[in-house]
Amino acid sequence: MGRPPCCDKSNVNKGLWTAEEDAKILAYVSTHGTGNWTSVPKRAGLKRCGKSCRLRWTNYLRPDLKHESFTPQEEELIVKLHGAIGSRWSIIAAHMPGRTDNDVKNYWNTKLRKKLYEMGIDPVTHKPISQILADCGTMGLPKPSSSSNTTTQYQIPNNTRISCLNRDLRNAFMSKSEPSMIHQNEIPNITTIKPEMETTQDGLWNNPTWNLVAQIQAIKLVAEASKFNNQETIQAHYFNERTPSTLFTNHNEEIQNTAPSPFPCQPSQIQNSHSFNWSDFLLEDAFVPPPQEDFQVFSATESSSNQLSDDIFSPNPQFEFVSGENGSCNGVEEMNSRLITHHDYTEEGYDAMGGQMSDIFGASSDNSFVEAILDRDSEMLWEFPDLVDDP
DNA sequence: AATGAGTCCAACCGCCGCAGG
DNA sequence: GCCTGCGGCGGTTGGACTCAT
Repeated sequence: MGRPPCCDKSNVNKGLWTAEEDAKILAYVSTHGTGNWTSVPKRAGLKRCGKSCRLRWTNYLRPDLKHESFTPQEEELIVKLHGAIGSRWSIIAAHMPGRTDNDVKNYWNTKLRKKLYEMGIDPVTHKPISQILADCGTMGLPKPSSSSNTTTQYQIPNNTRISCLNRDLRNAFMSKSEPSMIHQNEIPNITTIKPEMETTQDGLWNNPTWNLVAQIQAIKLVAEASKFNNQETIQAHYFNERTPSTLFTNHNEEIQNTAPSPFPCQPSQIQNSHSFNWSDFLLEDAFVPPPQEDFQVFSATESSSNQLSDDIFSPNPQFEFVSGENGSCNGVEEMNSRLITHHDYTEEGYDAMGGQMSDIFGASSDNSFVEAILDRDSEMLWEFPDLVDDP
């Protein structure tokens, strides 16, 4: 037995709203304000479901809504936030004054997703389609075949189903209007995809735990940032290369203040929005390991009550990380490997559920930040004297 | 001009979390 | 702790509109 209907479905109007109905809603709200939507239809003299009234108000009649087209800056923000948190439209819309979640969702579904496809980017994962196809090949689909000296072509039988795509997206993906990415070659029944994007750090993206860390970090960043309503503030937090960041909960102010943005776009790319490159939104750029001259500081908490981490991969502990560059660390690769494959310390007797990362790295167990980095062999690679002296 | 395909978006639907009783 | 009502959310759809043939 499901929940009973919220209103008498047989006695309510459905479909498009008339100007008269809109006027009644506006008159009602201007007098009584919003709230208690279930009583609105009766009190406003409308034959509508209360839910429908609320939706009409929030998505269309609210005076603070923008009704003009999305700007390139808004496009960038949507793509960037979608890359970070996925289809959490309400959160994304909250960062865009005058836009509703429905606006953003529709715009994504009808324009941006298609645009990313045309760029050779999978809008779900924000990874190059070429890489996804390559991954499919490793799962039993036809393997890539080398067709020239310079490119690799991935062949998909025409009957391969792209079941995750809706009707519009299927149309876009299979459209004949994008010869630069998809074209028929001379082989019958074969669609040849010629990737525009080179494959990326396979070792990272093929590693589910690194993806996990990246996702948790991204969601946390946006969740933290969603505390702000001012778009300029949001953009400063997301896009500035150097920002005093409250996004990171690391205890060390110095590290926070020198933390580069975890997002792929550099400020110049954002500010020169007329010349931005959609490939900037490829997510792997956001979470690749830093260059050798950089190091990363990992901290971890056991905030199992934190729904963000639970949502992603319970019961893993939640990891956060910040990057620093005021030193060098030749052990970055080893460090990443060690973090990602944290079964290596469970084998050493640590409890993967309860052990803190600081335990792993040999720092004091009651701190939630890393004071030192050890390599696989527990050799000291980097130490943070300030932190050790001043926890 | 007629028709069908494609596009877009307002609105609906079902589910979920939360608050209050 | 359970139930109920409400608001919010994300996925989906109906139909108006546009474009190509």
